[in-house]
Amino acid sequence: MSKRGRGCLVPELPEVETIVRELTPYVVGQTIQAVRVSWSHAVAWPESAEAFCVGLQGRRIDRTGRRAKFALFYLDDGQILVVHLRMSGQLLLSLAGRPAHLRASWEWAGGGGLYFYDQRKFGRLWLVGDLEQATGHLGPEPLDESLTADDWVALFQRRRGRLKPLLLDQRFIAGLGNIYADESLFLAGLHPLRRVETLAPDEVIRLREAVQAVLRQALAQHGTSFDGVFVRPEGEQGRQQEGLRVYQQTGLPCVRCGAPIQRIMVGGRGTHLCLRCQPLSK
DNA sequence: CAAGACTCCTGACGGC
DNA sequence: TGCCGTCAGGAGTCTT
Repeated sequence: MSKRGRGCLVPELPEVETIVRELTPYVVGQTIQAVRVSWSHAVAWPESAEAFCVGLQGRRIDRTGRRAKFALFYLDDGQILVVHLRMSGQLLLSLAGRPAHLRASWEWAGGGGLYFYDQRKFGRLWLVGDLEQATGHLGPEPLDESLTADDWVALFQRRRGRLKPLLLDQRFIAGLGNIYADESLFLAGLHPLRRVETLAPDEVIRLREAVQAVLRQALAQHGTSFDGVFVRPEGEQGRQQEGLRVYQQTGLPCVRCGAPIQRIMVGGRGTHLCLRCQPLSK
């Protein structure tokens, strides 16, 4: 059992999708009366936090959306509020009496508001007229139906190097993080260090199906270890790891073959795998 | 183009 | 008991 990193699972595509879905009925139609930023570095655009606040003042949220791990709030003047939670960001519908780690807040004209908490301060906020300014570098969505198996094969054929870092490269495919990359590779039976240029088409197709199955399962359970967007008490709630087959399962028996799950470093990131089910040998 | 280092942050944890 | 060094992790940037 790994001793570090427990209980701090990072939001990835399924978690962001869940957050946006849960927030939507509470934020759409709301008019932003007051904006506060207490950690100005969280504002990635515009260049000043003041301009960010002024640009949001009096705006109404018309609809929401998601692009990869970015939460989107479309405003009545055509601008878009973009939020990336990174490591530890949270979007909550209540202050919950927690001044610590509150980095920004949007308060509604009719009372209540949306609150951005972020212990690690890696989360970022944008207010843009063109979504591309915040998300233009991103690759395709892994669940995009129009991205066919043939498209995946073609995408992979253009690349080489280690498999896992490629899955984490948001310019290549956007939305996967450390958890679902490990889970997807396990389900596909592929080693994280496998050279991309040695992948056969059927292996890429297997990987596509694994990525989509893992993301869809996480979406169905509303994200892994996700506590929701409502008032959360101080302490962490029981952060479940149900559904995880290898991530943070170091030393536990593989659910498929019983061999102990290993933890290695790949591209500087903790990586979990079953050496028997994910052999590196060609 | 690949890949590693470095940066930004904080708090948990090991060692003593 | 408490100080202190190490470390994790998403993603951008810089270097080799």
